[in-house]
Amino acid sequence: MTIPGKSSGARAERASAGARRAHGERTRQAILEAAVDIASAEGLEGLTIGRLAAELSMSKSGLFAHFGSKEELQLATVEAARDIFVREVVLPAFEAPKGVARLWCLCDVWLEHVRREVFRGGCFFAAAAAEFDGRPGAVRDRVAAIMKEWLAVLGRSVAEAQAEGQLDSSAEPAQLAFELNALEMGANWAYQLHGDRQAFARARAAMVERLRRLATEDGLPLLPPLKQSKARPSRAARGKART
Amino acid sequence: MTIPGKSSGARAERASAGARRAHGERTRQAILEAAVDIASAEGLEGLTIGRLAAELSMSKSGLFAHFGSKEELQLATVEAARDIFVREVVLPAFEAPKGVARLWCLCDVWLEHVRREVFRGGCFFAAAAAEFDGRPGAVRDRVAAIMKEWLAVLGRSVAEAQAEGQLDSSAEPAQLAFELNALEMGANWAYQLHGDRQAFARARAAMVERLRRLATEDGLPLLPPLKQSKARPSRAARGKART
DNA sequence: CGCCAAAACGAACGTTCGTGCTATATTGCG
DNA sequence: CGCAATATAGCACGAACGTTCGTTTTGGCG
Repeated sequence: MTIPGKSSGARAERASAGARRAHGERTRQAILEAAVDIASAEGLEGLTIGRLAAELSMSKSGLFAHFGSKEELQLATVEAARDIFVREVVLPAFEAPKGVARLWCLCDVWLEHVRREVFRGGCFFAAAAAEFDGRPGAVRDRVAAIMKEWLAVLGRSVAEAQAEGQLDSSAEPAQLAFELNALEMGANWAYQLHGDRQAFARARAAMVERLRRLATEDGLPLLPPLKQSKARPSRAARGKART
Repeated sequence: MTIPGKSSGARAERASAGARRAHGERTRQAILEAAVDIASAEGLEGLTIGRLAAELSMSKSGLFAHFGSKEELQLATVEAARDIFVREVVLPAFEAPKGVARLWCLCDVWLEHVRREVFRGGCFFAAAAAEFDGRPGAVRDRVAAIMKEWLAVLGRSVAEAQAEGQLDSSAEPAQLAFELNALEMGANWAYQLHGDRQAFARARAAMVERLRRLATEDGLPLLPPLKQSKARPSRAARGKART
């Protein structure tokens, strides 16, 4: 399992001076918390050191000393966002048993994390990817790697569902992962740009439709029922679902 | 048809002084051409006046006078990008007869315009939307309106295909438009971030699969054939397709 | 030709950016 | 207590940003 793991290494260097670092590490964490919030809404470039320092009522230089460069701050912010994503999306979904249940759970909880605004600006990585896909550098590489990880998690879950005999094995895992990911990002886009909450229902409907068609007899009961397609809005398909 | 229309109004003001403005309008157009190129790759905020002036070997102030403010420049750039999009995507697709043929053509030529890099940074509006979805203002509103236009064009094409009896009328046009758009943006994302050319084939496959399942007997022949799914890469499904 | 408006220019404004240097609190350890 | 390391603050820098201003170049028209 590559995704569910801690990444922000708490380096200890000297064992004796460990306790001294406690306070510094705590403020560093506080900085990153605010940084993720700002960056998710205004972009990793809009995340400015002065702005961040003002938000936390501390001096630019004091804050700056924690990172040494803007790029390092951005990288740390990306890493912090990944930690949050793992905690809020991946791990919860991994409580479901492997197979179709977990696959669906990954999709569902992903959409939920956007709707709940775990990140103020929707999907942190969709925003970061769009911002940095044009400029080479460490930040872009890291963001790309993380999104590849996510796609791999989706793909592996598809493969596991197939291995469990819950999903037709004719489907290519990477292809299905691509489609599910695209629907997720489509919902994120519609919600961020248009404030369209209906987009979540649309994405869910498309995912369920796609998955149900590939599900075997074993897998079908693990998926939510189809809405009865036509006009009637069909209230509360999954209990909490709300347009 | 709301989309296929000129938007950049060539105002004439005084008939006598018309000729004088000719040159000014030409450089304005040249500025916007470069502006679209830069903005599509580095964002509408990364589109800096100094950078743009340097690109065109002219002074900041001389360039600035054409627009009066940065926001006005951004708006003009968005409008210019829309003109290009209409010319390169919408109008070509509208040469196909209305119905499934045109709907597919819209999807196909959209993907092609990303692959051909009509805009250096892929889909101009996907980038602009991601950049501005968090900050209110005229630019955000305009970008949102244009993307709504595009979604409406897709939706209307679906409805027309249904009216022609080429597509099952049980599908909700807006839902299908959402899905097709999501797949487009997913392909754009994968190509921009990972340089993954295969993404185009993946998006195309998902679209064809989705559309074929909804197509009636009349509509089916208007769609490209399915790749023979399994392992074998099945060379050149559409002649030009290449991983 | 001279006139005059449009177009382009060059220099400067006030901010804000990221980033250095230096000094001052804070605090566990000897 | 005092030492040494760490954390934060203060200040200044050079560059780039959007913007304004006054001036100079350009080119169609009387």
